[in-house]
Amino acid sequence: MVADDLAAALELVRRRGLRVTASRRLVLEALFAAAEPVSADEIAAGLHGRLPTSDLTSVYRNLETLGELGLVRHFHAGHGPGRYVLAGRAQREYLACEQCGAVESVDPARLDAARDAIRAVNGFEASFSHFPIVGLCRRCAALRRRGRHSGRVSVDRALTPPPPDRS
Amino acid sequence: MVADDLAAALELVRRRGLRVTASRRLVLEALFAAAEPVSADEIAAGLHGRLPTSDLTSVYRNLETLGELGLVRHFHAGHGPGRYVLAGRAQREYLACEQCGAVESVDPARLDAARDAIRAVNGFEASFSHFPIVGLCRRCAALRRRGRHSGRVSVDRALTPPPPDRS
DNA sequence: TTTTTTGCAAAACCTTTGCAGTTGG
DNA sequence: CCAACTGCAAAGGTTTTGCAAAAAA
Repeated sequence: MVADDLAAALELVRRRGLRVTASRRLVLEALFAAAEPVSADEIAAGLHGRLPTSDLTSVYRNLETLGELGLVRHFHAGHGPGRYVLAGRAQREYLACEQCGAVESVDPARLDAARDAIRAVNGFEASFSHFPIVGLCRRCAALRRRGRHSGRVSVDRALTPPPPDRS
Repeated sequence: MVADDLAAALELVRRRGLRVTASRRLVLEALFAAAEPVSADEIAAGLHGRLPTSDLTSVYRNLETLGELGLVRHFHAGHGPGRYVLAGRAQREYLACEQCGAVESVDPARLDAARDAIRAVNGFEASFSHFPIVGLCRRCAALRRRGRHSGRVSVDRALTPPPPDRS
């Protein structure tokens, strides 16, 4: 259900009777190239110039198709566009900072205690893979504690832009 | 910072130098009348016919103004429109079921253990008031355990419609 | 050749903005 | 009276849909 490299992914596409097209390959290339979760728009833009651009509609359609193949997953870090990642062998869960926009991913097992605590409240089975935990990352929480509200981004806007290209 | 009834809320509006208009009163009436969190659209539609309709733009603007007065809060239960509630004296945090769309609110203290567990992972300070915990409510989790995937709503669509008018 | 996929245009959905006209205090 | 507010129209950001043309197998 998972491919370790581009060739394997394309192989799986072909085996499922789907076609390997330029657009499809480009989406996969972008996902393999990206260090962190990316938006459909960033993929279409060729990852800020690193790759050829492609049509946004096709990107969305391919992301959906690849999702059905189990090659790609996506999640929603607050407001703003969805973010897509290769479905690694290991499932991930996410924590999104509403102050600085950073998204951390962790092994689901590390959140089991949190899940247990939530289940104890009312039987609710929490999942942080499609809609992350939102709050303040360690750094922003520390800054806030010291009264240095620094960037002071409103709750409603912080998560809108993908973490601004801090390359 | 909080009003217990419509009159008190309007009183506060007036004391802040803001005006009590038909549209503004209607938004507050809707919020006081609503049993659960409602969308701007539902308010504009007069709560499905129970109240006069009003202009959607004004509803959004009033919700924002009332939010600044501390009378109203809103949160985002997955996809779909934001949901607005009167800011009760007690802060609330939310759990949204991605299967059936139901949203439960709980006293933040009941989620402290979960917050502690998350903080232990990497210092992250979680907040479930603006972006809820998403997962399966007790009932949907039980159904799924028994293999009865029942409604079988895709993760990406379940939270879109507000819990369908189960009145 | 046949079925899938693309690319463009257009729409859907939620929310915000601009602006001229209305109204509350 | 005049600042605050409304209502309409229009736009903005993200995602989906329709359809004829292009391309993979």
